[in-house]
Amino acid sequence: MDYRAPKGTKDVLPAESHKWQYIEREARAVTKAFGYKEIRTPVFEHTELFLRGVGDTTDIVQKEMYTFEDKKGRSITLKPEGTAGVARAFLESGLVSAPQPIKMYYLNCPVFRYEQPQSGRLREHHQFGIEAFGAKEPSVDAEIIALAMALFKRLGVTELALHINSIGCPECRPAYNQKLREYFEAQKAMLCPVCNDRLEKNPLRILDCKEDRCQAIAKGAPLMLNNLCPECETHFDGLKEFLGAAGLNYEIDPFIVRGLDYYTKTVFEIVSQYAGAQGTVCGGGRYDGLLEQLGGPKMCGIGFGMGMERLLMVMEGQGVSAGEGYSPDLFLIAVGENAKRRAFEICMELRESGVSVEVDHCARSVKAQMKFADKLSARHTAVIGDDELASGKLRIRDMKTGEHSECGLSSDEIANALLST
RNA sequence: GUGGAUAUAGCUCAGUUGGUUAGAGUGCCAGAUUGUGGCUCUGGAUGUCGUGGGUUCGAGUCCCAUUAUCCACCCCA
Repeated sequence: MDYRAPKGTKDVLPAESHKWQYIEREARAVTKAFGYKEIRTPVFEHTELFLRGVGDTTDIVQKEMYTFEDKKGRSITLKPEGTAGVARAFLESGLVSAPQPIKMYYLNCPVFRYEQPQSGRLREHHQFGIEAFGAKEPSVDAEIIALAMALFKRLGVTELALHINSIGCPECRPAYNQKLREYFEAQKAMLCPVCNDRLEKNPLRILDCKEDRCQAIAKGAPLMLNNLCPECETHFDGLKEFLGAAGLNYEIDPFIVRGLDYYTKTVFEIVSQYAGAQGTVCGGGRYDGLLEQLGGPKMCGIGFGMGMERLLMVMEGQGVSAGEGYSPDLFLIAVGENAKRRAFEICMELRESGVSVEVDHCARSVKAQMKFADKLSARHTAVIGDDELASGKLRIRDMKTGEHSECGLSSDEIANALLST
């Protein structure tokens, strides 16, 4: 085969699509309970949106975006995350002046990053995400985290760790950055080249470096958590309180930084050991500066992204059921031209009344149709041939028990017969 | 971007120190007396052995390149 799916992409095949639908159903149920409404935004946006929104010092923007020019020379980028597009739509549509907060979710949102694929990491993946704009209280932080946890619970996913941190705000972060910069400056020679670069642009990210030498130094670095301004401190205390009220256990991890520049105050990750070497199934935080950064009013926001492929991976790793596939209520087996026509008519009528019915499309023999019905796990079968056309009677076979029941040759009677078995 | 492993039927894989017509299991299709599934039996179809080059009398097997996949780093969901 010459035509293969592009590197880092995955097809969802008919045999597994029900798993996605199952997650979608549960996610919709949870968002409904929490009062979040769906928003759908384009798969591509102007590149500028991500440069400003995500931040041009981030890896995502610097080396992972799918960026191209359209026919009029506009720079277009396939979305590398979900928040920026939602923020753009929020501003553009005037939702700013609607009663706050605006609580939204997106589902199956395709996200593109030019990365080296591996377990739990693709170039196109899909996210379920939450965004809430216009609420500054820590209760909303706790609410979205609780929403994520509620979904996991509904799906039967366990063994998760919730990590939280606060990375401050424009009020306290500059002073902290200064402290941090001074600390790292003193040990500059020991840092990796990348971190030397970070030292200039965004020293906070050095804490996130996985290089041993940098980590060793980072261990002794001043923590944002110990340098929060009173407001951020209060907010973080509030978050912990509300998480407690939601009955959620958490770990404070002062080294969580997140890869997107727009985060302020609360950041969090939900981690599972079943997501390959990646771990993070859900990550998010507060981004009080984002809307302003995009030319909107000073208005706060918070959200998270959940990787659906990773979620599925975790579910499979834990052996959690992801719902059942579809199987027909009835397979109508037809022999002979007249019977085929009649079977097709009945099939269509039954379908109209909501019964799922299959007929043969491959000119198979009765036996082969029977076999095929079995392969489809049809719950019932019935043979229609000249005999049935003449007598007006149909024998419906229950494929589990092998027992037959008789009924008339009309869609209503068949539907009734199916109901009674 | 870096590193390691892998690439043979739809799928999972075997293929001996290079040697003639490339195999198994599974799946698929058909049959085992007339119009009835699951079990069993019989038969059948399918591979440019990832792609391109090289070494050789001869390459699925050795060498190089390339692409893809898997895994890990980086980073992230």
